[in-house]
Amino acid sequence: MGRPKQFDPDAAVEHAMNVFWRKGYAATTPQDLVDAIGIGKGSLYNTFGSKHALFELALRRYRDSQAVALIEMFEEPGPVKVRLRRTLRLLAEMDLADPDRRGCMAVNTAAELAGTDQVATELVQHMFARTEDAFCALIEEGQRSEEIAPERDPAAWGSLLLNTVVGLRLMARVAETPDRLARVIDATVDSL
Amino acid sequence: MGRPKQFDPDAAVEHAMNVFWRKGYAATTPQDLVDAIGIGKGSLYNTFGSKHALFELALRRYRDSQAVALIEMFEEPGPVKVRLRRTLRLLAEMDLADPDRRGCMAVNTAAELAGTDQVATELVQHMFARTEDAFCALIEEGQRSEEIAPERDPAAWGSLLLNTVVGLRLMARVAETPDRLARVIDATVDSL
DNA sequence: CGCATTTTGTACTTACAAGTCAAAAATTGG
DNA sequence: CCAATTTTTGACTTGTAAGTACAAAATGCG
Repeated sequence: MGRPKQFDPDAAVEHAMNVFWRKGYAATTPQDLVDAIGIGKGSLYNTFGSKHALFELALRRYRDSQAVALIEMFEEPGPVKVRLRRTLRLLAEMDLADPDRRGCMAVNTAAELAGTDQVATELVQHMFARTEDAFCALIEEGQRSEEIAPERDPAAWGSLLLNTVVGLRLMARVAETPDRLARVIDATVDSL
Repeated sequence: MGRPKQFDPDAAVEHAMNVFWRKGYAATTPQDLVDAIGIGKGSLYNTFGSKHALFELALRRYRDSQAVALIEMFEEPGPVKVRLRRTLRLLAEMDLADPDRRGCMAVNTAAELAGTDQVATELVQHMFARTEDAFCALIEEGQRSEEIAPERDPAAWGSLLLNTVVGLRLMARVAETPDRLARVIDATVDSL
């Protein structure tokens, strides 16, 4: 009962995510948020409680959407190295195509809030761990299909590939041309 | 003539750099700065003009100190791959030893201000380009001494190593244990 | 010394960040 | 339709960010 909400909280989180993603946490004001969502300040605080609580929801939303995106990219058919190269290229392409060049929200959050925001730090750590595990599983799959040499340590290469992606997504924020990222991707996959 | 300054502007920039490095640009207040430097607000604005102008000086100071540090690490004797591994390990060790886990100020600045702050963006781009060039030169040196296979593209590996360092320094902000970084370094150098 | 010049400390200003609150509005169950 | 409940609107509050203003203090110079 009671008056129903005039807006979709789910869509509101989505909008908030995009603002936080573009401006970062500290530089985002409640005014930015209500403008982007299209509601009044009362509704915002009535629904979400605080800027920080909304940020946490936005970061979780980002995690969920990215987790799906990465897994989908890996699931297409083909040899492991082909899929890996295609995934990394697509990621770089998407980052560079973003007119705001926001890069990766998890990476940005790590750079801004690691150490000062417990919740955000743990969310980022989990996202990184998931990505690392996905890479590790991909390496193992490549070894089962005898496409990747068995002496490659899957755990080490999972860490390496996570590290590479984190680097790429930060570089995408300042890279002037796409070729530097492409060279990194090719050199990395070629040495696997 | 006129009254002489009661403080060392150079030391003030150093203190400001440390505050900006730890908290980021947006989260740093003028009060934080005057507290860290130990001067009054009047002196701060009389000397530096604005928070942003002081940030620019701090970022330049960071660039200068880091440029020296990296070159010094490379200049020690020994085979190229040994020096490379030692340098990367030392970098990771230093990042993890920092009680505040501030990582790299250039990386943090890229994540926070790329796209919105022209001056900061260009400074970061230059820092990255310098690092990339240093790695590229190191690869070429290794090829001249026949330690590194001539088919390795020095430019591509320069980009790759820059990307790896950027990734490592961001990972250092959220890494729970040092072994993940160590594995990345070893796997990278081993595949060279 | 007296004067021009520069720095310093502190009070002040303006604007806005983050959040609160009360009253009006919209809903459903009885 | 009434009562209870919840949302919305928008004004209001509190604190602080960023910077300004100005008088007092400290210097070198003639």
